[in-house]
Amino acid sequence: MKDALGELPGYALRRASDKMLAKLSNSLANLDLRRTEATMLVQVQTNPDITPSALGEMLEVKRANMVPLVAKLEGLGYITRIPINGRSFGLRLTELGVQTADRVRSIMLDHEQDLMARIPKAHREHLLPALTALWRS
Amino acid sequence: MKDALGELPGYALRRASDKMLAKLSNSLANLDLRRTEATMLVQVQTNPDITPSALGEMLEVKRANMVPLVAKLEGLGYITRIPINGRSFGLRLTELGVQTADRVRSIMLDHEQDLMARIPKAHREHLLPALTALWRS
DNA sequence: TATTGTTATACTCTATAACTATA
DNA sequence: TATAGTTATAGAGTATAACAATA
Repeated sequence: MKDALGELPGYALRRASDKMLAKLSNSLANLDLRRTEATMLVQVQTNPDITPSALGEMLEVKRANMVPLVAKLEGLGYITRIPINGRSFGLRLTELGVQTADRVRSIMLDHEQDLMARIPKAHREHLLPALTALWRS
Repeated sequence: MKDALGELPGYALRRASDKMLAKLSNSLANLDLRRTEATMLVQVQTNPDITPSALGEMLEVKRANMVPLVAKLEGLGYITRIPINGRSFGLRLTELGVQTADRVRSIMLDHEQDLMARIPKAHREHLLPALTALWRS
């Protein structure tokens, strides 16, 4: 059973991403959070009073799909809505939200360290620049 | 609007993968094939008489979900089923399937070249080894 | 007994269109 | 007129359980 695509960087990119993503999702399940929800907490912490629309744009999540995500995090008491004007509002972490965001950060940093540790030293420092070039080009 | 995660390799890995995947899917749409279906054609070409179960294992697609995929490719006249024994069968490309698999390969190779071209030369040769280490570790 | 193909089903994620209220 | 939030809905992709036929 021969893999016709195993040597293609693009194919390896997806396989590597899927594998690491599954690992991270598994770790975040300890906090009962999906990846996107966990990421939202961290990004709201860094960008207080960001609107759901702007946050969705950052995460490439359509604003219609942000609604249930924001509602869940609000329901859990992790974020609150701060009115900006009559039609929009900013998101801010609650005290509990800050604690949870810190736990998310810790899980994510562990994950990043584990990821880098899997890469042979000679290639390690090249990964981020290569991926960034792909992502932002 | 600050990205709290932009410098993390794991995060960049997913963003790069998503972006390249979308590009590839878009190119394959010219053949009216999804990524998984296109990949199936190439893998069947390399592994004639592979069973749906074995192929699903290779692609990490559950065998229950292989059923409609195999049915579609058979319905398009790209593959045929060769009985192996009373309960299983191997997949083989038809003449038309070979032609289509060749076009898929061509699209995928273009995609890979485009991908590599986006990466600064200094980092290029490090990408595949790094990703392979992540994927297969 | 274990495996292959299959059916049915449910859940997540994502995409689109349309509505409302406000800017 | 354009934008933010919302609702409803549809389409992928994926996961699980159960069954029949066969190894």
